[in-house]
Amino acid sequence: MPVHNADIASMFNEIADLLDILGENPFRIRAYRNAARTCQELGRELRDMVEKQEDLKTLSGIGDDLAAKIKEMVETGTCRTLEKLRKELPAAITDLLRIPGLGPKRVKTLWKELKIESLDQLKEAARQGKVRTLTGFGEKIEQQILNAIKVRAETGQRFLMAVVAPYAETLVGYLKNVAGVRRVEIAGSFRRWKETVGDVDILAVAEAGSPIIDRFVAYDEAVNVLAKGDTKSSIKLRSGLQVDLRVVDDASFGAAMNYFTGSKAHNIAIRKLGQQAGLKINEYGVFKGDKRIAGKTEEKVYKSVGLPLIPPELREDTGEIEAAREGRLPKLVEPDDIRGDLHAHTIASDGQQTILEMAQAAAERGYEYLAITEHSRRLAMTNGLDARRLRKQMAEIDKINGKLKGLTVLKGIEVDILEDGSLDLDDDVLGELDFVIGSVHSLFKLPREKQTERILRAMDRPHFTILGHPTGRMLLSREPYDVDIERVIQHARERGRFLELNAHPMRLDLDDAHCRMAKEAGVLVSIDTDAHSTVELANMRYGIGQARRGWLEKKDVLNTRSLKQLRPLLAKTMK
DNA sequence: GACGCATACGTCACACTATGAAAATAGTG
Repeated sequence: MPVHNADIASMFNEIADLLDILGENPFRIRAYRNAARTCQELGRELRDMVEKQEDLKTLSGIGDDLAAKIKEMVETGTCRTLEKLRKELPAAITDLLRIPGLGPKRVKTLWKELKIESLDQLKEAARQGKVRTLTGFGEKIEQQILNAIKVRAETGQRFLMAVVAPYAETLVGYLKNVAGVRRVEIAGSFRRWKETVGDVDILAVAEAGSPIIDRFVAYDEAVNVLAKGDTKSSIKLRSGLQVDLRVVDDASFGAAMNYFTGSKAHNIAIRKLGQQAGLKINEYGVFKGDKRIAGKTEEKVYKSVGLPLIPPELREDTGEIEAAREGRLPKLVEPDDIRGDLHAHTIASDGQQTILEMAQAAAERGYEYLAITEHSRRLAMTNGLDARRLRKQMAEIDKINGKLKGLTVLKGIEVDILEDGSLDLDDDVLGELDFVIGSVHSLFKLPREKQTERILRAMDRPHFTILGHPTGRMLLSREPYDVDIERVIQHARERGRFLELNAHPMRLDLDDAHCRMAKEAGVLVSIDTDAHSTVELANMRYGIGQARRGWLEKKDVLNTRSLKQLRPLLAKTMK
């Protein structure tokens, strides 16, 4: 089994959890958590770095010891430190940490005092009323534990951004109608356009005496009130989604937005800058001694530490602060920059509308072009096209283009990349198209080397324009296939090919880190919806969000080009 | 455990609130 970065990150996190329960040096624990984060967010595979004997110590938070552990994990799938800890502590004890209300201290108490080593044992002890007798515990926590075990299926759940959006936006509308409420905004990872969201953070400004908190916990979708204070409250919706509300003064709004938007790592970095300048930054403002010198707007908060406003999508502490300081923040791509969509299906394969209907919907969005890119024959379940049907569709598109004003329908295909890297349709028919998307839809389990070679060979074909959904992942349900994305990006650059950022909310593939890699390599990214209906053309906004998280600017995106600029770019890939 | 420098050792990622306990602990961006 190849070891992925996520596996290494999870082993480091497990080590940190176990050390935490043992009450070890907090800085040592933090070192492991930092390393986990570094591994998780790295755009490339650690095992490649090990294989190529690259220096792991160049990675932030990785020194001699952790570099050796990474190497050990890559080679053996585990490491001795972790195995030793696993022997020292019960196997399932880290499960206890997932129960809200239980942290390392209480877990240690449960384990030492009551010999509790698993959720089942915990449940039994709580039922018998033994838990309440321990110091640091009481009846409330005991009850909380029992509830949490009952509903634990839904704890820690993440939701697709696109699933959360309607819930969050409806709730915001509800809160805006509460008496005395002046302002309601969504912050958190939602505002940063993360592809999945764990909870929703809402920020409000309300006049004194406004019943906003009472109305919030009385929301009819709320099935559980997790916390209710004067300024802060949390509820759980029927969907399992947790929503946190924080009520602040107008004078603190910018500081609160900054705090509530995160990310945590970004906040810490900003607060540290404040500290160095003799300032204290919290969610109420920026303070010099007791005096608030900023807080009403985010601009002022950033200005207080000598920075311009940093767009929420970049706030991950992955270089945006340095970029801001040096005046080289990217001018991120905007929805209005998009001139067309290069990936869409119709009823000819597995889409729901006709070419004309899709074209009209695209025109209504203000697009200059829309490409029709059906599946090819191999994908039989989608009624994929063979050469004869594809030629028939080309003729149909010619006819429609004769009638349409303002929008051009481009002729494309989403052709399957076969196991050996050949394409599912012959070169002669592909050559008649405006451009070709090649996608992997089968054999996701090929070993990395084979999968990578397969894709590189496909890109070598004479007619190949865009690599569709390059890693094949499905958020929350399917892992990406094992592919050397660095080599793919490099090959795209050498061959003059483009990469897709598939905007479907379940894909968002390329991800943010890969977008940055493509940008750095000078490979243009095409943000496409892969729409199977007119409604899905609106998914473009999720693609834009992801592209912005990936630092992409207008110039980095293929379909910000006008049709006139686009045609020669496509034509170059079709020789 | 990493990092930076004093190459041995001190410092290291902030700042705050709710909860439910009776002083801490957990959880939040």
